[in-house]
This record gives sequence, structure tokens and C-alpha cells, in this order.
Amino acid sequence: MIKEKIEKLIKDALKSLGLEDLNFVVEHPEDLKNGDYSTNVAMVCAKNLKTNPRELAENIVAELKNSPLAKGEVGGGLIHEIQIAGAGFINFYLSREFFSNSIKEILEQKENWGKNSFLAGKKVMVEYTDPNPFKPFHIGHLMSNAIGESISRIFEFSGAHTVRANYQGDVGLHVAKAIYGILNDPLAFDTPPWQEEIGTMPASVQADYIGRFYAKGSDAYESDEKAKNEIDEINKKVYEKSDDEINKIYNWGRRVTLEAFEEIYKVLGTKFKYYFFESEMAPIGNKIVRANMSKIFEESDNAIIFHAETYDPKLHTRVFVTSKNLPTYEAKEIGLTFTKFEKENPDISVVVTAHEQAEYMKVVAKAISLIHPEYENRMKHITHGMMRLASGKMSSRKGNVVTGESLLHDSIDTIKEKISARGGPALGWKEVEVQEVSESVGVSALKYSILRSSMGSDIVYDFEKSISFEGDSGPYLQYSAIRAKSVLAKAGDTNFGGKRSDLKNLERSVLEEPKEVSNLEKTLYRFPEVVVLSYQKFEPHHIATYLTELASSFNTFYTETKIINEADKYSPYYLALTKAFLQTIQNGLWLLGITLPEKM
RNA sequence: GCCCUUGUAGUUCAAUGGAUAGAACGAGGCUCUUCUAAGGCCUUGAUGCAAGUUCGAUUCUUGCCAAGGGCACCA
Repeated sequence: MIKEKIEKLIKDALKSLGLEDLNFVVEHPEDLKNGDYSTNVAMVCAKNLKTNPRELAENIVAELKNSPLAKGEVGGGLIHEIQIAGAGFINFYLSREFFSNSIKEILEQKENWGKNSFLAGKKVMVEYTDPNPFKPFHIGHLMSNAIGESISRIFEFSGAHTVRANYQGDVGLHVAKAIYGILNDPLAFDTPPWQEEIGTMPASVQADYIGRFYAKGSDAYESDEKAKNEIDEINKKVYEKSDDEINKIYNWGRRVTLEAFEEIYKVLGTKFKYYFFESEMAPIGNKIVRANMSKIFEESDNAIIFHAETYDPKLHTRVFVTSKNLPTYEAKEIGLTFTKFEKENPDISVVVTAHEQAEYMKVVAKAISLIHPEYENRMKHITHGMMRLASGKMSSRKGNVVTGESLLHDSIDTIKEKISARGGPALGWKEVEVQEVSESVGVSALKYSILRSSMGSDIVYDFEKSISFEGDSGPYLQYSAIRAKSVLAKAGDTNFGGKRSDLKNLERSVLEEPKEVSNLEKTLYRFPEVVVLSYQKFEPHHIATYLTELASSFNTFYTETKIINEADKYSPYYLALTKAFLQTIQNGLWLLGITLPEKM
């Protein structure tokens, strides 16, 4: 990359000036008029030498221009000019040749454009989504899914082999609550679906019923002492598998809720390799905890606990196995982590959850590190905030409580209406096309509003805003790409007297470049840097921000320029730019887990 | 009480220690006989408070204030 080249030139210049090689940075100035790259090297060195930074900058620039390595590079090569500005910034202006080359590079690399090899040969396991059978797929699962999927793809773009995993709570009180709800509603089903081999209703509808029964059971558990006892009894029976009727309901409920989740993953674009279940991890975790009793865990009030604060004062004590000999979440998490390393032995094992799990995950991680020190630096917990819904919007379109699933379908349905309002069907859109486009755009609206923010804080989701699709939004990105696609399709019929592929003769100097053209060029070549940043910080939002900027540059260019214009000798170059934009935004959208519809 | 997050325009979000703190929504104005107006252009407006480190702090440190989360048998 050009950035490394500039860094090397500076280091060489420092060497020949006899200056110490200090910690300087090469970065993009915020304002494009300050060049394409900028360095603070003169300011950093001047501080040490106690000299005037601007004078020092003059010397460094002179050296940069004259060094044998840089000769032919500055002025005639990839660097057009070097200037000094402000307090002593040295600004680099890239050349026409550089930008033309980068457009060519994009068109050649196609779907590989933006990839890097930081993780070549490495394996990364990413666990995310983690919904619970018998409970609705709520908004937190949607967030975890969007973030986890994007991070998985960013790892893949960085050369890693990524393995996706999903961890689900198929035992516990929530299951008993749902079963209680079902058993205590005589009108629940005409024919109990768990009696039939194949339920007549779609899995998602059956799962929706189960979700409502869970809510009823959950309420009863809080308010009714008798119900509480019954639910505890059911919970025990589920563990023991001692009641035929309950077993049937359990098997049915587990199956249909998991099937319903699968339908959601399909719409969201996620495919898991592993599905881990708490029921399977419990005995494994229990065994590991007991095998490490004396050195790590200890008994207290009949429970097995871990005093994490003895290793790190910021951590605290947690129970791993209860006094009733039931492994807690902590023990199951140990079982899960060991299982992951046993099955796949990943170089990095990532878990994506809500922030509320951050504290005890640290305790669990400490316990694991004591048992297996080699795992310590290979575990990475990524936490995100909660999604809060903006003012008053507490129920879905159907009047239910807002779940992740209802939000997803409301979003898709709203797009469908929007398409009709814009006259989509009248323009000859087929029913399937309307459905496909609605799904793609609806998912994109939702994912973008999750992925646009950095992960630390809670995000406020305003449904009305997200579906208005003006400005910053997933649909904005898709729409921009579709426009580019549409131009290119039209250009397919045009022949510019055979000049179309001849880019070289059309290059003009940077100075006469229209601003909207250079802005687009200057945004395009930065894509790989943004991917690297996202990978290094585990933060997809850098890509979302970048793509919005890129789409904005393209839209301005699109408005200001007639791209297909036989009279304009630069038209072929504009087409190449359009193609490069489409390729970049397509790769970027893929990284966010957003698809590009055929039309909009 | 201790620990973890987070405080930026009226609102929702950006900003690897750098130059005039960027967008979007909202409000007001302009823009489709021309490749998709889900677009573009112009105007409006912000770093919780107080110290410190630094040539330079939204960013790092400390204290305070505010919001959310966690702190023994739930996950």
C-alpha cells in the first residue's frame, strides 16, 4: 500500500538527515485540501530537538524530494507534490497516475478488492446470536446476529478461516414456564401439535404461540405461588425426562422454535456450522470444575465457587455449581469453551453478547486461563449495548410486544408497501421480485441501524426513521449501488468507438480534475485501510461510516456528471469509476451482511 | 459501597493525540424536457463539569455529575 511507501520514504529521509526515528504517524487529513496523506514527523522531532517544526519540515521535505529512492517518485511518480502546512504538517498529494492505477486495481481484483492477509492460515471461531428455544427471538439476538455476522465476514476478508457457532439454552426455567403456559390453557390447540408428527402450521407460527405461552408462564411464576411450585416441578421433570406428556411437549417445542430461528437466519443471511446447547455443555462443565477443585475452585455453603478476586481485585466471586449440584451458566461456559477448542482449536475464539455479560465472562475467562494458560490470549469477548426503542413504540404492527422477529418482518412489510406506493408492480415487478427486494432492503435497514454505531453504548432504534430511508441508512447505500448498476447496464449497449477500455490516454492532470470526480477517487482507494481498521478494532461501524461517505461521493458525482456521453472523451473513464464504485460498495455491503437487490 | 460501559448540534450517530469537531434527521430555501428525486445543492446548530499531561486533548490521567449494566447458588 502507498501508506507504507510514504512511511519508508520518511524513515529514509530521517536517516540521511541524521535524525532519530521517532513515533510519527502517517494519516489522512480530515480536509482533502491538506493532501491525501499527512505526517506529523516534523512536529514530533522538533519537540525532541527543541527546534522550529516548520524549519525542520523544510529540511525533511527537501530531503524527501532529493533522496535517490524518492527520485522519480515525487513529481513524476505516485506522489504529485509534497507541501508544508499549519504548525509543521507535511502533506503528500498523490498523482493522477496513482488514482488511475487504483481504479484499475479495483476492477482487476473484483470481489477480492479490500482483502488483506493479516489472518492468513488462521482459524477464527465466532459465537453469536444465542437465542433460547421456547422464548421469542428478541431484539438483542438481532443485534448479536448483525454484529457477529459482520465480524465473521471481516475476519474472512482478513484471510481467516471463519467458523460460525450458535449457543442456545435448551434447558432451564424458561422452558418450564413455556410448558406450564401450554398445559394451563385448555383452548391452546384443537389438536395438540406435539401429538401430530407434522404440525400443520408453519414453524414460525407455532413458535409464536410458544413465545406467548412463555410470557403467560413467566407472569404466573412471578405472581402466583402455586404456579411457581408447579413450574419448578415441571423444570425438574424436564431435566429428568420423567414425564411422557412433558417430554412430548418439550421435544416438539424445542424443534419448532429452532426451526423458526432457522427461518430467521435464512432471511438474515447467516449459516452456522455449530449449534451448541446448554444441556450438552452442563455435564462437561461440571466435570471440568470438579477436576480442578483444590487448585482453582472451592466449596462454600455446599456450592462450588471461584474466588476470582484473589487473582485480580477487579473481579469477584461466582458460583459455578449450585448447592443442589446444578452447574450454573459459568460452569456451562467452561464446558462450551473447552468443547470449542477441542473441536476446532481456533486461533481466536470470539463470543458476541450483550454488555450485561461482560463482568462474569471475565471471571469465567480467568478460571479458564488458570486451567489452560494457552487459551488466555485466544479468547475474545465482544460486547454490545442494548437496543432501546424510540418513544412509545413498544408494540409491533400486529399489536404484540416487539420481538426481533416482529421488527424484522415489520421492516420488510413496510418496504413492500413503499414499493407499491412508488408504483413497483405497475412497472412490471413480479410478486417474487417485490418479495426479494423487500427482504433485502428491510434487512439492510435494520442491520445498518445496528452496525452504524460503535459497540459500547446502547443504541436507540427509531422504527419510523429507519424506514423513512432518507439519508444515513442501509437503503441509501443499496440505492446508490443500484443507480451505478443501472448506468452500467445501459452503457452495455453503448460503444464509444472502441475507446471504452482505453483508460490510459484519457488521464488528465490532477489539477484539472473536477472536485466531484477526485472526491470519489480519493474515497475509493481507502477501502482496504478501513477493512484493516475494522479488523484490528473488532468494529464493523467503520465500514458502515465509510460506505455512507463513499455513496455520498458517488451520488454527488452522479448528479454532476453525465456518465454516458459519447461527446465526452472522459466518458469511458467515468464508466470505469462507476464500475469501481459498484465493486467497492458491493464488497463493503457484503462485509456488513447486507445484500444488493436486483433493482429498487 | 466497589467494578464495567457510555455522556458530542433540538434528535440519532461519526471523528487511529492533530489543522476550521464530520454526517443524517428536524426546520427553511432551491433542484426531475437529461443515465432511478429512496437522489443532489445551500442555510441553521454541539464536545456534561473541573483540574492535569502535551507544541496540540472529543480522544490519555484524576475527581465530580448523569444514564445503563454487574457484584454467590438465574442466564
